[in-house]
Amino acid sequence: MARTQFQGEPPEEQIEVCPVTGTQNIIAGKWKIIILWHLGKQTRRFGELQKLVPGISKGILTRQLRELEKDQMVVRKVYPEVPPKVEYSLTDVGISFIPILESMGEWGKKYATNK
Amino acid sequence: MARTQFQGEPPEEQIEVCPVTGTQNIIAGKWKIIILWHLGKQTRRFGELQKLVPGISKGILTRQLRELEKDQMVVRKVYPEVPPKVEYSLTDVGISFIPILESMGEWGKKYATNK
DNA sequence: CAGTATCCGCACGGATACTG
DNA sequence: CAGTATCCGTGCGGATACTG
Repeated sequence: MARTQFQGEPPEEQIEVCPVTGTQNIIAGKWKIIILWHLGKQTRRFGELQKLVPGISKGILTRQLRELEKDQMVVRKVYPEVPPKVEYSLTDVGISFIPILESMGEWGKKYATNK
Repeated sequence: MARTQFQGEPPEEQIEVCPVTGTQNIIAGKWKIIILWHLGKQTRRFGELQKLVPGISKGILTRQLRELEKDQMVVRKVYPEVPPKVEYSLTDVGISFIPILESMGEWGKKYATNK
């Protein structure tokens, strides 16, 4: 079957999905990058995180952390003691994201006129 | 007034708002960073953007662009001709964000297992 | 071509109460 | 202490129709 026409656009200009899409899917969520930024500084307990993040509730914090876990960004370590103690830290993948978090912080301080 | 007690937490451990918050506010929005990434590559017309971004509708694309304008990330240039032609490009602030977009792209290609 | 104007639906954030 | 369980409200994305 010979193509009868061949004009118009060239081979479609590579409609490859732009590579930030995957990143977008992971850092979407109102508190994700803020949580990641704090965990990039140091391992934190659940309660610490809740204090560090402005007005987030336990429920939401839990959900965001679970999603970050699913996306391999965060590890949750439970210490089997009472009262319970749980520590969150970055995975290797999460750690590899730290430079971006740093850049976002620097950039934010300069340009994001916190409205 | 002498403080009578002095124990417990030290001077509150600097509860400064973490600096990524401002960035978060700007790049929140399902398509923002994808749009920015494309505009980081080159100036684009409205219709081009719509083709470059997967399944976004005109309405949403317009809204996201208007918000990015308000946040000083994007400039909208209207050519007074018919049919209308509008070009979007990054502002200086937007340009300063390109390295982060690049990093996010690189990182995404490596680690964001596009599910 | 590059929008606006509406309307709709739901996913997500938020609050509260309860628990191992 | 670090969660679950539940319900609620709404903001944002999405679709469709119309327009300068």
